[in-house]
Amino acid sequence: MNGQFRNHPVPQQIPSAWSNFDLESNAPGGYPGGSWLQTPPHLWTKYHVWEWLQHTLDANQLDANCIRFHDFDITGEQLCSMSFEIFNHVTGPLGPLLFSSLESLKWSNKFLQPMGQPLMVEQRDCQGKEHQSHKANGKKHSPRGTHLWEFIRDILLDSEKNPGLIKWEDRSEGVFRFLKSEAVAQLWGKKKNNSSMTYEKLSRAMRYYYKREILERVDGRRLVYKFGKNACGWRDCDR
DNA sequence: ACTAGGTTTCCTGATT
DNA sequence: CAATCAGGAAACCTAG
Repeated sequence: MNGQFRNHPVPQQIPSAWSNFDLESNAPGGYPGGSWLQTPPHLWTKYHVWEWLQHTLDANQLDANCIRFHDFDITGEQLCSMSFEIFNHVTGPLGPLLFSSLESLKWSNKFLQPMGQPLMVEQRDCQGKEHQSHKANGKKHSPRGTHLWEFIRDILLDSEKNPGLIKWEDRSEGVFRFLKSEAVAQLWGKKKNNSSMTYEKLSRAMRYYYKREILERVDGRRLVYKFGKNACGWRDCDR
């Protein structure tokens, strides 16, 4: 009973509009929302800021509860203008970590190069720590990046390309409904290179999110889910 | 080699 | 009846 029987063909019913989207998403960090790494921090949108924050917490194995995401409803420009003191004030014990992460990105040679500027810049952040220098090449870890709930969120947010796969039931409350459950499951499976993904299995993974409060239970309504307090980046104003 | 988190797979039973 | 929902258990996979 293990994954030996995985790669058998499955009827392809993925709407064509999504084929491209999905191919893109197989590129490292290339899902439709992973672009903060390719963008200098001061040009980040609010959404980029969310992504950076989430990625940094993730990379340091910190729970999203550690932070009040609401305090980061700001653009990259605003973020970059925050002083170390402000960071500490807003994020408490995580201030130093976040500040130094941002500082590293600001000074990443990836963003310093384009205009023929210094190649190697010594990394010293405002606290005298001596970080980075290793993976300044955006490669970082976990190119697999997207978790299921983010994948779902991104489909919802990309309404122009979303050919009726999932639909908002209550946009402001974060309630949504699967319209084509099996098609979404196949898309997810395609992303994970698993052609035997089904809605039955996908939904089990969704139910695990209740405990982590990434999703809230919506009972009585089939195929309906609701984003919980630990899901971020889905609100209109986050974009 | 080992570990933890995040699924994936399977299953039984309840609901719609 | 078929499709979903609920979770427990255990296998899997991958970054660290």
